[in-house]
Amino acid sequence: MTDELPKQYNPRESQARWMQFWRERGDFDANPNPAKRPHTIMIPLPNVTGALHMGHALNGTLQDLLTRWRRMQGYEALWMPGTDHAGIATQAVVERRMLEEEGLSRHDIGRAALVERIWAWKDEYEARILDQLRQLGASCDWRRTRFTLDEVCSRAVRRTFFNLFKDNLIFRGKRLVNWDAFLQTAVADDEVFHETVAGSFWTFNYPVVGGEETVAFSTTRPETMLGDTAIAVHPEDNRYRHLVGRRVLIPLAGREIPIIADPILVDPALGTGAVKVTPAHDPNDYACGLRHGLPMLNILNPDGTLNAQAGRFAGLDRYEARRQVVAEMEGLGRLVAVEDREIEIAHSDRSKTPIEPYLSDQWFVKMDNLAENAMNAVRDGRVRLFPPRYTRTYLDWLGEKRDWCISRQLWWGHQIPIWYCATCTADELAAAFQNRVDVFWRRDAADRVWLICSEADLPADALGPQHVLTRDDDVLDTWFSSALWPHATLHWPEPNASLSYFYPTQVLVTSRDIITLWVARMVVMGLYNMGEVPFAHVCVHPKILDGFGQTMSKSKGNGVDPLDLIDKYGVDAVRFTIASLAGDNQDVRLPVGYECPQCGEVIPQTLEHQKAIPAGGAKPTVKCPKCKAAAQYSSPWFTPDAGQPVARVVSERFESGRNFCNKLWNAARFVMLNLEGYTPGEVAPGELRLEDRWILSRLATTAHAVTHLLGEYHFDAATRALRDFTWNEFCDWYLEMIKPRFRDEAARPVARRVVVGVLDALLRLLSPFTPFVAEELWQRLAAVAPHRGLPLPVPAAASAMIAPWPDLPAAWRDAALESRFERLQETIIAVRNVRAVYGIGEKVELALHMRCTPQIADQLQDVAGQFENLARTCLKAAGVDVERPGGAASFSLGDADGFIPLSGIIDRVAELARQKKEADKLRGFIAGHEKKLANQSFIARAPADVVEQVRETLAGLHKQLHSVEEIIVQLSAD
RNA sequence: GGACGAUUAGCUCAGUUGGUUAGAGCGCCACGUUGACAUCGUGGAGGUCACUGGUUCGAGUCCAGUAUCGUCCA
Repeated sequence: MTDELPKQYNPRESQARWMQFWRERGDFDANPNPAKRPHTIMIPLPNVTGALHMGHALNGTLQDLLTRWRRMQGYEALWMPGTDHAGIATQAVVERRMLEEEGLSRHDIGRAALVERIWAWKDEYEARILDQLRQLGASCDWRRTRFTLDEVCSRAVRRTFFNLFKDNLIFRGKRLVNWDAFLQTAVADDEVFHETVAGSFWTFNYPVVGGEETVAFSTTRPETMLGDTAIAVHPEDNRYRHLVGRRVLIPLAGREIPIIADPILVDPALGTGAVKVTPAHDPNDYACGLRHGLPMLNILNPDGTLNAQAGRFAGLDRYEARRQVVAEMEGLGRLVAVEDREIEIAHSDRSKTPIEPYLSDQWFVKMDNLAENAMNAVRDGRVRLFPPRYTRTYLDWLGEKRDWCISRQLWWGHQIPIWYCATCTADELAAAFQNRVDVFWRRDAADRVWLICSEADLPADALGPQHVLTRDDDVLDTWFSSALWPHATLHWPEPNASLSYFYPTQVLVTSRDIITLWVARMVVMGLYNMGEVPFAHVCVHPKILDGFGQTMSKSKGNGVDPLDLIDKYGVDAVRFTIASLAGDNQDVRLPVGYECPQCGEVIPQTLEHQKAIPAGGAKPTVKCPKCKAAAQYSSPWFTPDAGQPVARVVSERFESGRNFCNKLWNAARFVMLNLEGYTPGEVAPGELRLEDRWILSRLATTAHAVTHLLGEYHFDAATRALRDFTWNEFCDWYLEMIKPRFRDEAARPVARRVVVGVLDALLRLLSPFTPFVAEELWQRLAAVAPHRGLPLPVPAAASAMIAPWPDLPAAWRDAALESRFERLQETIIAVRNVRAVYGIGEKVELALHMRCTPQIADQLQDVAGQFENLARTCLKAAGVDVERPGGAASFSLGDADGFIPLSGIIDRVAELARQKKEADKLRGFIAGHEKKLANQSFIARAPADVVEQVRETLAGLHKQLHSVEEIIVQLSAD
């Protein structure tokens, strides 16, 4: 540890070392502690379908940042980790792989075997996901890791279902759902995407019963006519008005159906003005069916073939049935027209196959009161969204109060705890369960069967051998269990100290696309189960897009593994860069490339790279345009063959973060190289030099700003403030300015105490952002300066991550001093500018004459040494009487003029041109200001201080111009 | 169809309640390795703030409309 620091920061070493250090010390663990306030964040549980990508890395970084920050502020900070079983998504991916690799369907192996395979998948990916989070530096309380199907979460699910059932908030009903005929399950609206495909638009007619007329209508799904139960027309459409109330015949079904008038379903201006109504297979028709009390005729089997209701078409696949229906209708002369058309078709996001609207038995949660409560929580501010504009998304969605379909026809998930008994009596049920508080029963809506809900599994003979209890096959929607996450993970319903201490949580960090899916449902269920909102704040952060502007997702193949970038740039660089991109409203575009393992050339990623999958066993490769080598590359779709060189994913956007870490590293390295013989001690105000007071002022301002910005979730601005302070102020000015003091024995002790104090605070400020490099430097600093701090030294904390968050005295902030310092900076820059313009090397010392007020002259004399130090320039003279020496380059600041004699070097013509350009620029500014002051309305209406400010600026500009003009005159005379 | 967001330097983005001469990083140009850092330093060039109107003494910022792109919900 005492070895000299290498010139470059090596992230890899630090990452392994400090993660272990923190975990062994138990720094991530949070326990109920009455002496502290809690700060809880529940991870938006990643699903175990696949590995994490950069979107998760962003999400995780921000949560870790907040957790580490609050922990340093003295909160008992809990970040709760865990994963989601993600019912349909995980089952679908396992089923798909099984089909591809073994040609087996789930029906071939059965429920138990399939579930076992999914558990194996889950184990693999859960481990990988948690490892990814740890590599990211996530300071979760890993002891508390939960999974939505584990015992703790399952108990919460059971209790919740039971309570809802008992409260009559769960019911079973027939509803039109999005049916995935491939996976044979209902999928939620949000699991459906729309895609335009080439299709046909047929027009047929039905004969009106008892007349010669026909009614024509158009459809894209002719087979559904077998399930038609009405023809609808607009009530004010004169073409059809006389037919309303009469009947038409469906030729292929031999059924007669009514002609009804419906102003909502029918737009008379579209097509023929008549619409076939198939309530069991179309959402709009379903609504129409409900309005008119039409029969709901289901013609589909779960696998997408037609059922007995379809008569002689039964057993046919729906697309074959479509062909036959069209052919037969044509044969009957009832096909009026057909045209090709682009049709928007709903697809299942899970199987990528077209959705069939399908009428089936499902379980629902009655949402009206639950939703209203959740809306009130946001309306009255118990839950606040950041940025606030998302409040509307939340309220609009909940405001629809649609009942929540919670059943899924899957095998992977929480099986619905309902048992059916058709044969038993109320008395028998009461006799068997009257002493059980965890069993509740009632008749189903149709009064045909008993529904028995139980928290514990019921054996089939729970009512004796004469009755058979059968359990519902369905499982619950994944969101049902994730809605309970904030309290289920804390072992609700079991009363315990953690639950009462850590709930409600402080902030949920998430991306906007699941505000409705998840955030709203957590509020609903948190209020229902706990009577309290699950979190006070919802921080909505940007999404990570790929280089082509597409959302990064597990299913698109464009996901970038954070481990690749961590490997290349270091985790601190990845975190710092990510945080710097996390603003309020802009999504983050992340173009990536593949780094040629042979020559290091970066090959930009194309859509082809994203989509490529192994063909015939051979892994896809990238070809390097420079060295012509081909290499396998990392992809979510496949793992490169072992032992092969891999073109890893890189992204130049992370270079800024890496450079920053290296800059910090070297700044600290420089400080530590100069600490031999460091002694702690109090620094009295009188011992502070101008640059000391300036850097402390800037440090206090920065610390205050960062604290404020994090409190409002402005991660990007906080990152910028820290970068600017570190690089542009601490490194560029302060460290440069104290170099002479390190060489001066008398000045050394105070300079060291101040710089160590500043570095100490800076490491603490950076620790939540870049914990590893901060810890590495903290520990190294502790070896040489274990006691440090301003104004009084104190023993340093054992770890940067638990050191107190800097809360610096407001008295350190000194605006007047900062503006004085700015003039010094401007002067130095002006001198450097002259040096650069005239191409004068560093070795040549310059002389500087400053014409200014006596007060400014005094100030300049105070820091005269800095002209030598920072610009290799000797301050020869300063005062009101200073005159421009002949053959001098000149510059003019608002309140002072500078002259640098350059006899023999100065190019008079060039200098003249330079000054004339400067004068023109000033005249432009002056004209603008004069115009403003000439405007009477401005004088009359603008606030007095604004007018006064413009006057002052103008006066300054005039003065400056006067100086420049004088210089021009002198130059001409030189 | 509804809602929300975006459009500022070659690229990626900041710009807080309207108020001096609109900023940063990367890239670009010139120069520079004597002891923190070439993942660096010094200096510089580069913008009609998408467009059209409006409000205002004053608009990148507020309002309306247009165009383009994106997301969510129907």
